[in-house]
Amino acid sequence: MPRSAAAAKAATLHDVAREAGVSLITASRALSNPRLVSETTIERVREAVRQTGYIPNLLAGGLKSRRSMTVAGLVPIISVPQFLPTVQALTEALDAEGYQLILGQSGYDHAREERLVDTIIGRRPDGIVVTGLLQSARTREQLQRLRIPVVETWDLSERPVDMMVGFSHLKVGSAVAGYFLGKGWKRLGIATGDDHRAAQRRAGFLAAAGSDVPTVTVPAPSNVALGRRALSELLQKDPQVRAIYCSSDALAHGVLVEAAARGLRVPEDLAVCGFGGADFAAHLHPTLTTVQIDGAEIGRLAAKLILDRCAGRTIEQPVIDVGFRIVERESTGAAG
Amino acid sequence: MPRSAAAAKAATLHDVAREAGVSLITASRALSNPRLVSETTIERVREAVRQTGYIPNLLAGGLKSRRSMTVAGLVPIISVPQFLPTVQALTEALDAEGYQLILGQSGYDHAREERLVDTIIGRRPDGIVVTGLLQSARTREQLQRLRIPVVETWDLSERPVDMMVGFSHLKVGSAVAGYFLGKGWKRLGIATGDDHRAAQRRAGFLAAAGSDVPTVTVPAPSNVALGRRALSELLQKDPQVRAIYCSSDALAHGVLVEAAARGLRVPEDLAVCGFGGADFAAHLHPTLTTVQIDGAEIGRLAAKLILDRCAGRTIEQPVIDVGFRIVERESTGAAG
DNA sequence: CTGTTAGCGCATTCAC
DNA sequence: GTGAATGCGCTAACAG
Repeated sequence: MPRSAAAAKAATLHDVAREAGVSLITASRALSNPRLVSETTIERVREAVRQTGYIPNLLAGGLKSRRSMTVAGLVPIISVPQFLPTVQALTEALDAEGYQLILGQSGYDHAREERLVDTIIGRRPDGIVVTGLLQSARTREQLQRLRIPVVETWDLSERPVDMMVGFSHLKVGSAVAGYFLGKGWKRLGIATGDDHRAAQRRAGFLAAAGSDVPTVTVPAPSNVALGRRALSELLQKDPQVRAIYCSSDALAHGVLVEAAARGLRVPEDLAVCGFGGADFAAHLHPTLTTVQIDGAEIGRLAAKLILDRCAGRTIEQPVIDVGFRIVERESTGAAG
Repeated sequence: MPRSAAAAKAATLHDVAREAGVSLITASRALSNPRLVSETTIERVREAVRQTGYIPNLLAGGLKSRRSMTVAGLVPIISVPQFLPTVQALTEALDAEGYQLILGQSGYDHAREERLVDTIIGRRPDGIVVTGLLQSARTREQLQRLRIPVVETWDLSERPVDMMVGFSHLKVGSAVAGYFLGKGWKRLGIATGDDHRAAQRRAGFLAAAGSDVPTVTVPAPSNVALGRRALSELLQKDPQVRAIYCSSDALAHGVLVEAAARGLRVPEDLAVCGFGGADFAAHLHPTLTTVQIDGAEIGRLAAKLILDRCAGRTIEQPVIDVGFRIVERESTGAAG
């Protein structure tokens, strides 16, 4: 029966206990609750662990204790660098407490999200961190019913499933529009991705700027090439466009490249603002004004919320606004 | 006893079986092996699943069947975009077969890698994909003893733990050096990260170029700012340096920025080559020559190897060289 | 086609 | 301090 090449028989706690000449439960306690066991016994068990090469089966332990020591992380698309600092900080904060991240790619479609969350729940994670809001109503109810701690991130909403760490995309949009208007620029334009949050930022922008702002929408994930094309199309819609807000720094990079190719001077002829606070923004030519988000802080706070819940601590503030900051650089007229 | 706010009692297969009026095992088979069960029974069970909101506990199933339906992915640092296409392709290929990726950050240090692999093994993954080679000898032995399928990626070596999908960093280095020399450039320089693979590329470069090549080493993860500093330091070591190989596209970007700031013309005064094939490389000014790696293909192949092993299929080719390609652009003199 | 029995490896009761 | 029994939720093996 070729049951695949799966794991060879690994040492179990049973083997350790026999090797150490103690009972199963004593071996268990020696490893996970040593305060209850005498020094000498602990040492005997530790030696037996070394002898046998024992590695605890966390799946089995979790079955009984109902704690899998895993947290699921859901991102729309893995290959978008925007969320990396969040995922990184999350991983590190969880790791420090012995938790492991299970990564899932939810895509931008509700059906896929539902299926993914189903298999994720099947692994009984002790918490779930989502970048963005959970879309599916069925999923939202399910998670609430099962009382799995959930943190939605990179957004704020009136109706969190559970907890939330993010910022208002509406406010980002209106802040950038206000910033442009404050500079005296009238003819504004938008180059934006087609996801929910980018749409929110656009809505905020429109609300503050008046609704006659030409917009070019590109499919997610955005990149430099799409940014170039977006500027071309914007210039067709309004050849006099003066200041452009882009929904990502990669798009903004593309707009700068295309502007240079067309001999447009930035910021004299055209002002550009990105979003995300990518590290390269400070080194483009001209340097790129952008909306800075502390993605790592979002990850750290999300981890803390989940871990607090797991430890039964009370959560003072289940919805946290981390805010944002417009970093002014040459592309909108800051001195070089 | 406030056992945290952990999962509320979820429906079990037991509940489903009772609701459907069949035995436990019949319910189990109806869901996971429906060919063995009659149509009507299947429908009754499906209805019961809907009624109860049952979601299978994969942990429990895995305990008995010895298949966790998870694969662990280890990256040195999550926030480096270089491996994203690999992680993405891996996730998608695994997801298509019902497997989930568990993500771990191994860092650049052996002790950390050992600890991480220990807790990873504790979750009994059906396979492990590592970016880079496994460093710790203890870990290597452990994985071989347990017969866990392992794919090392983004490298090739004489002594794989198990399977391997990558390319030769030595050959990359010598290929770039050969390319520079073929252009007639004599005074070469290197700006490189301090990880193992970058060191291999440098070794290959030196072997092909002669060992008198000035080198600046920067700490990983590299970025644009480090690239700027690297060029400054290289120019101190050799003011006449003519062609620079960088161990990442971000570093190369920084070198281009610093060159522009110093009034050095690229490629007339200085040629630059990056590594990785980042999407922005085609849009820098000048466009950046780089060594292109098909990271997504690496992920797909790694997934296929693991899945083949899990299914008990024989592996024709356990070590795969995906090669690389120098993409020539303006920064080394290609026509704009 | 369906059911009974027996664990997977561990932690949580209870006893001593 | 230590130990024996029991079961977490599910599936493999063997019966019917």
